[in-house]
Amino acid sequence: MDKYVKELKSHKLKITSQRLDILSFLDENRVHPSADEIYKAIKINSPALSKTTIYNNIDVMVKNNIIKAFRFMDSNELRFDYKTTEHYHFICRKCKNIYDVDISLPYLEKFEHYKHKVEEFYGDYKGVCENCLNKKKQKKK
Amino acid sequence: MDKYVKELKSHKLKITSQRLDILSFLDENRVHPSADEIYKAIKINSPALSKTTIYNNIDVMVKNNIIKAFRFMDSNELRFDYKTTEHYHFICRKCKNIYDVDISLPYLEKFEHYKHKVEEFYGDYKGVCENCLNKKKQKKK
DNA sequence: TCTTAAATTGTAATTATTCCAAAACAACAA
DNA sequence: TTGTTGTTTTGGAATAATTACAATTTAAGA
Ligand SMILES: [Mn+2]
Ligand SMILES: [Mn+2]
Ligand SMILES: [Zn+2]
Ligand SMILES: [Zn+2]
Repeated sequence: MDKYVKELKSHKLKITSQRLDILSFLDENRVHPSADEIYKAIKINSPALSKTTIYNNIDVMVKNNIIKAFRFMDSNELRFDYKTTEHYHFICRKCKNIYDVDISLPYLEKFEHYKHKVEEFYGDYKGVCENCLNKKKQKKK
Repeated sequence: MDKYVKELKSHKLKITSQRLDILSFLDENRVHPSADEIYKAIKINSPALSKTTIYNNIDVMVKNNIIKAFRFMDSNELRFDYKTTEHYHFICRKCKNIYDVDISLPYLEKFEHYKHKVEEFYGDYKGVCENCLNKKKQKKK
């Protein structure tokens, strides 16, 4: 059985082509797309698709922890991620690519001397990516 | 000379009552308000105020590093901070209060083995604050 | 196959923010 | 102190992202 079908069933969500499309798009295109980008990409092969369906499903999938939502400090649109395990993001201010950052930091322990109960941490980095740095170097030559 | 006047002058920005109002509001109300909250608060005593003025000035002040802008992972509105030195935020999911987190974490060093050049880091915490935790305890009694 | 609750759709509404052009104003110089 | 000029303010309109809603369709179990 298809892994997306399995995933949806395990959360007692109905199997619809729209949901399968969203999941496979996110899985196969790890670019952290926005709702609109997901919509446009899927609509090509399924012209009847409604944007509300994208929002509805994104919503229910985030709530069921099937996908992850995040946004950057200065961006006004939510982005989505097939990868739900703990990781952070690095965005390049030149090419705008978003890279996964797979480091685990001692956020929660460091926070201990505060009396609040920490449940979630969110973090992201900004800078210039390796590719863009190299391009710059080559130009200088 | 007033400290807000001095601050604006040091960035060669014109002194206007709107700018002084925004600065003193942010300085005296460290609640990390949104643009709309700033607008509503100042409008009480200056009814002619336009929301565009708030956005314009917020913008120019952020660019001049006089104030800081940030947003939470799940919130759709930008929030503003009079405090511009490095710090992070903790938001309580019960009372929605936003607390400053004054710890310095080794974000940049840890990131070194990536080849990207990190210029900025943004992070926030979510959980239940001390006050809300105590309220819960008292109820149980 | 029948039933029904859940999902999808299109449109309208809302929210946050940006754009724009006219009027008002702060700062500097005469 | 007044005049000039470039900046700021204003209100209204435009845009972008998201949410609300009601009618229609559909997945899945009996
Ligand atoms: Mn990711
Ligand atoms: Mn703060
Ligand atoms: Zn890049
Ligand atoms: Zn609280």
